Amino acid sequence: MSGYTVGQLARLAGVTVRTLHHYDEVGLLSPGGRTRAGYRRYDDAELDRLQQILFYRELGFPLEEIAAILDDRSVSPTEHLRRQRELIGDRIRKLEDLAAAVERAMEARTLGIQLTPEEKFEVFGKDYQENWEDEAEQRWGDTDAWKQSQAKTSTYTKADWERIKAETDAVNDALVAAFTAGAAPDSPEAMDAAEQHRGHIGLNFYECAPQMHRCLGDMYVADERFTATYEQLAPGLAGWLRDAIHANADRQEQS
Amino acid sequence: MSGYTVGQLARLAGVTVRTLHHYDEVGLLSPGGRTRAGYRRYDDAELDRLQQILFYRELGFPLEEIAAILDDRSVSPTEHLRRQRELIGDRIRKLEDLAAAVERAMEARTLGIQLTPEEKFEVFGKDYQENWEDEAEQRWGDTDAWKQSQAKTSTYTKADWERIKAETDAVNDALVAAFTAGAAPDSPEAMDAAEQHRGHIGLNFYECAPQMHRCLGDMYVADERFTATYEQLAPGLAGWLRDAIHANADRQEQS
DNA sequence: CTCCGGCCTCACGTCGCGTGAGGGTCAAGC
DNA sequence: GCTTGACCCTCACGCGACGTGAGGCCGGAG
Repeated sequence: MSGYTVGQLARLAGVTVRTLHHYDEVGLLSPGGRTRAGYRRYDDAELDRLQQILFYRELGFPLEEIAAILDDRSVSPTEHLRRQRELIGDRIRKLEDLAAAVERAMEARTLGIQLTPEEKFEVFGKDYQENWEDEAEQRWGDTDAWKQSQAKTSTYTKADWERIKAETDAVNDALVAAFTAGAAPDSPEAMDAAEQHRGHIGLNFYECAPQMHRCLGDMYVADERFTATYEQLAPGLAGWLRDAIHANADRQEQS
Repeated sequence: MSGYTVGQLARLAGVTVRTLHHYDEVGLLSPGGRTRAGYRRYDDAELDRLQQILFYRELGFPLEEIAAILDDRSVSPTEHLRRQRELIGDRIRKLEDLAAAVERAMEARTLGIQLTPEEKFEVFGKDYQENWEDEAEQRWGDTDAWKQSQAKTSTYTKADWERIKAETDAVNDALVAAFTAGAAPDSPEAMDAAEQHRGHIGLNFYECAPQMHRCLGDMYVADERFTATYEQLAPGLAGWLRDAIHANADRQEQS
C-alpha cells in the first residue's frame, strides 16, 4: 500500500517537514497512522487533504478556518473546488484593481497630476468581496451610454491597401520559403528575410529600428491573434520568425 | 501645510494605528516629525511612501525587503510602478495556474480519473517570489525589453492564455464601447481606452512605450490580417483605434 | 557493525502585527 | 476653570505559522 513519510510528502507538496509537524500539532492534518518506531505515515487521503489545505492557505485563509472549512461535511468535494475557483477569481479581480491603480498612478505621474489622498488608498480599502454588486452595477451602468456608431475612416486609401497587401504577401512568402527550407533562425537567409520584413514595415508604416523590431517579433509569439496568422502560414513560423528577427537585430546592431 | 496624525493616516490608508507604530519602530515609515507633546506628524511624502509600502505588502513582501526596495535610491518612482505592475502580473499568473489546477481536479473528479501525486502538487512548486534580488537583477538588470518578454511569454500556460484572452476581450469591449458611442479618437474616453490597451500589452507581453504603441496602431490599419480582427469587432474600428492610440501617445508624452 | 540520511520530540526564535495597561493631550462644552 | 471624551504616547505581552537548532532514535547500504 502506498504510504508516505513526512519527508516524502513534504517534498511532494513543496512544504517543509516542520510544516507537516505543525499541521499535525494543531490537528489540521494528522497522519493516517504511525509505524512502530513512531514515524508518521501519510497516505492518499491525507495527500488530498493537504492539497486542499494548500489551496486555501495560498488564498490567505488561517489554518483554523481551513480546518473548519474542510471538516464541514456538508460541503461536497466538488463544491470545494467550485468555491476555490470563485475565491481565486475574487483574488485575481482584486489584483487587477491594484494593477489599475498602479496604472492610474503612472498616468498621474506622467501627466503631473496629483491624486487625492483618498484616491491613493481607495484600492486597499475594498475588503475582499464586499461590494461585488455595486461594482457590477457601475460597470454595466456605463453600458447605457452605448448609443450610435459613427465611423471615422482610416487614413489609408484602397489603393494603398492593395499595394501593402501585395508587399506583405511577398515578404511573407520569403519568410515561409526560408523557414520551410529548414534555414536556422540565425542563418543568413533567415536574417535577410527578417531584414526584408523590417524594411517593409519601415517603408510603409513607421520607422522600425531593430530594437522595435524585436518587440514586434516578441509580439508575434506573445499575442495569440498575431501568432495565429503566422502559424497559419506555416506551423512553427511564429517562433522561428521571432528568433530570426532577434538574430537579425543583433546583426544589425553590430555596426 | 497638510499634516496627518497617526489616526488620520491610518484611517486614510485603511490600516491600524498599531501598524503605523510598528512601521515607525522598525524604521520602515517614520513620521516627518513630532509635535511638542510627542505626537507623530506625517505629511504627504510619508503618505506616498505608505502607499508604496502597502503595494509591496499586498504582494507578500516582508517589511525588511520593502524597506530595502524603497530605500534603493537607484530606482526611480516610475520604475517602481513598472515593477509593481510586473509583480502583480506574476501574482495573477500564479493564481491562474492555481485555477487551472482546480479545473483539472474537477475534471479528473467528474471523469473518475486519478491524478498522480506529482500532478496534484506541481502548481504549488513554483515559488513565484523566490528570490527577489536575483530575479530582479535578471529581470531588470538588462534593460533590453525583449529578454523580459521572452522570459515572460515562455512561461505562459494555457490558463495564462485564457486570462489574456479574457483581458483582451475586456479591453476590446472598452474600445468598441467608446467607438460605437461616437467618441472622437482624441476624446478622453478614446484615449483612456487606448491607454488601457497599452497597459494590457505592457502587463502581459512587454513594455510598450507610447512610441511603440504608435507602431502597433499603425500596424493595425496597415496589415490586413490585424486589421481584420478589429474590423470584425466594428467596421472602422481599426482606423479609429490607430488615431486614438496616436492621440493618447501624444498625451502621454506631454510631460 | 558502523555510517549516514531521515525520523522523533522538545523548545526557543521570528515576523507582523493585535491587544490591552497605564498615562499624557487637546478641543469642546458646562 | 474644570471636566469629558476622543485621541495620543510608550511599554509589553500574545499569537499565528512556522524556522531553526538540540539531542537522540531508526533503518538500510556497505
